[in-house]
Amino acid sequence: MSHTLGVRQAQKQKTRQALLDAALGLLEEQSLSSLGLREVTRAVGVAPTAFYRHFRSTADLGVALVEEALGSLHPMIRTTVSTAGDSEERIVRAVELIARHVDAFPAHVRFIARERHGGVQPVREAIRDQLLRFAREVKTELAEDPEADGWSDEDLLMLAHLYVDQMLITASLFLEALDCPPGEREQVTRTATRQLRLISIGRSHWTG
Amino acid sequence: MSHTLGVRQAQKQKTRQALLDAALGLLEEQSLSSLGLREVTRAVGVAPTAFYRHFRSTADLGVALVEEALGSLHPMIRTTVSTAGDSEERIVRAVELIARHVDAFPAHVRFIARERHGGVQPVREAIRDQLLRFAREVKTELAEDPEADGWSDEDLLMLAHLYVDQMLITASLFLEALDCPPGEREQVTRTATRQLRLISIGRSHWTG
DNA sequence: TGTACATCAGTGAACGCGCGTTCACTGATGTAC
DNA sequence: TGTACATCAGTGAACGCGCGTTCACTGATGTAC
Repeated sequence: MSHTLGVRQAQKQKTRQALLDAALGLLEEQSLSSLGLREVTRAVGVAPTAFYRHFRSTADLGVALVEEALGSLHPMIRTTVSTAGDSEERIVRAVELIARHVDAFPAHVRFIARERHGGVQPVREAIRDQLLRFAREVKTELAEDPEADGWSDEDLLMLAHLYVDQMLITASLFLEALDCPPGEREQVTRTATRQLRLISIGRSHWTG
Repeated sequence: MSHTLGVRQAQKQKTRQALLDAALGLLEEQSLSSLGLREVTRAVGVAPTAFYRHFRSTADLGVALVEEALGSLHPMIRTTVSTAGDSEERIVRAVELIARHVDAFPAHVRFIARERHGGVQPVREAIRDQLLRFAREVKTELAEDPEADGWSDEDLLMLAHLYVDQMLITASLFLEALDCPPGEREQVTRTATRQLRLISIGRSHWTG
């Protein structure tokens, strides 16, 4: 006997997810600070008041979206950094992984890029916290590399932040190139690869 | 005899500037896509309909704000890149310049960071265009450096974008640190300086 | 300089509309016995 | 298994409010003679 969720809870989760999905769709063309509760419920097909059974406000929904969006990014980062191979191979693979992630979750990427500096404080904070966690993870991965010998904790974290920010910039460039001819995408790939390469060279010649 | 603006035109400019200033203030806590025309006119103390004498819409006002904000950034970038001295001196001076710019124009910096990926398309495009212009300028400055011998145009532009993006990231970190104890600011300075240093090292060992 | 007319930045009333939030409700699901 | 009661996700009416936009207007400024 499996302990599935009760019918009631399962339905509630389904509605909640529908609200999140609808909001993410509506956020393609606006910011969270202008997203209306009624817009979201209308898109889902429930009464406006149903919204309150799941979220206090659209800001609250936004924080939930941060978890969803950066949760899906989490495994990607680990794979990117800890993947085997020499420096060049790892760079190429990292850029490919970013491109594929943007293809798979464009709305999530757009949401994070938009709200990272957006007008809703709790959401900005949630994103900042998650990115800090990512940077710390990347730092841990970097520290395991023999190249990190002699690097201070501070410098490792500095480099980790550089990588995380670079990843976001690249992701948002791929996002802009989504509806462009494939040549545009390739140009983003070339530039991002070279920027990572330059950072990698700087890293290997670094003297703390 | 000087040909000053007529009284009427001068007054119109004054009102227009007041609208821009008020909007910039209101955008501290929200995004452009949720900024209301009536909010802005209320803050200035004119009738809502007066807005239309100056702008078609808040999006239109946003584009005007991009010009204002990035116009003030323009001279800073030239100074930063073309300033004399060895690499280390230039890096330290660049980070100082960024910090001072954020102190002097915090609302402008916030606006650009927020709307660069924000929900209003014409504003995003205006920012992207200006940043592309900046990158091209930085590229020109970089090309004049003897270190740029053997660099392709593409690689110079790649590096220029890296610098421009790094500048924006640093500016937005200084912005977050504005209301924090001074230790926070110093930490941003340290990290930003080291990131630029690492990029600079990568640059000097680059082999196209 | 004075006069008569044109321009036009800013006004204020009015409009229809969608917003967020409240409230008492319904009826399917869950639980205790 | 069946019954009686509790829970609670979703409903639908109602509210007051601020929104963007229209329109005819006013009166100071500008211009032609």
